[in-house]
Amino acid sequence: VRRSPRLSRAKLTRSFFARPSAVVARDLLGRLLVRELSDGQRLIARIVETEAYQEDDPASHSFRGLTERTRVMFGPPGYLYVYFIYGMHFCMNVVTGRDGEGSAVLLRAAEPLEGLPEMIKRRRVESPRLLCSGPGRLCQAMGIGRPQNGTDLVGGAELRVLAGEPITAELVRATPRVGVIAAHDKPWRFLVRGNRHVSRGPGQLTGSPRA
DNA sequence: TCCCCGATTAACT
DNA sequence: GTTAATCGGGGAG
Repeated sequence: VRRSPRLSRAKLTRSFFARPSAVVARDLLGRLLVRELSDGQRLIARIVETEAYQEDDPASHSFRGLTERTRVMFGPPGYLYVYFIYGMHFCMNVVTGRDGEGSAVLLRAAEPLEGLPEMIKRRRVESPRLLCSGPGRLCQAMGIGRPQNGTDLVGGAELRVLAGEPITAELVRATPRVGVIAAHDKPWRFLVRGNRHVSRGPGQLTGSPRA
């Protein structure tokens, strides 16, 4: 990242992810997701929206216990759990907590910083605000799919998370999670207040990619 | 085996 | 605000 010198390029450690999912979700805001494509290109996006999921949580894939699909989610922290949804989209999660515990953080939106042309090509949309503003969009823009399920974000090469710049408390907003039907869902969706790259909210474009 | 529906997105009226 | 697209996970039978 050539831009702001305040953005730390230090890599997050295993212990960063070995904490409760809600803590990690909040702390991931402002961090940098780095994707090294097989052709040598590098894509970077700043995380601006996350959601926490844990084992005793009916909305979590891990709620019904370990299955073939959720195996990674029950494994050690710092690995990527990718799942396929609605027959056409992928969503990526960072595994959290202790090994054997089924908790993770869904990465819902990010602000594109580097590799925009490649993201535009993959998304077939030009507006920067439509590149990574949603879990499915983020995966498509960053080239995340089944092959990336189970990859190591701490010691791996194709995906890393850098320290970037943490978000101060005043700029963090917590809301109920998106798509969780429970009437009183816990405020486990975290976003950067006022950021225009979140998946929903004031000013966020929805619908037509031609916008 | 069958069947329902989802941690979504884009294109409608 | 509403809905089609599209498919696999996992509970029910």
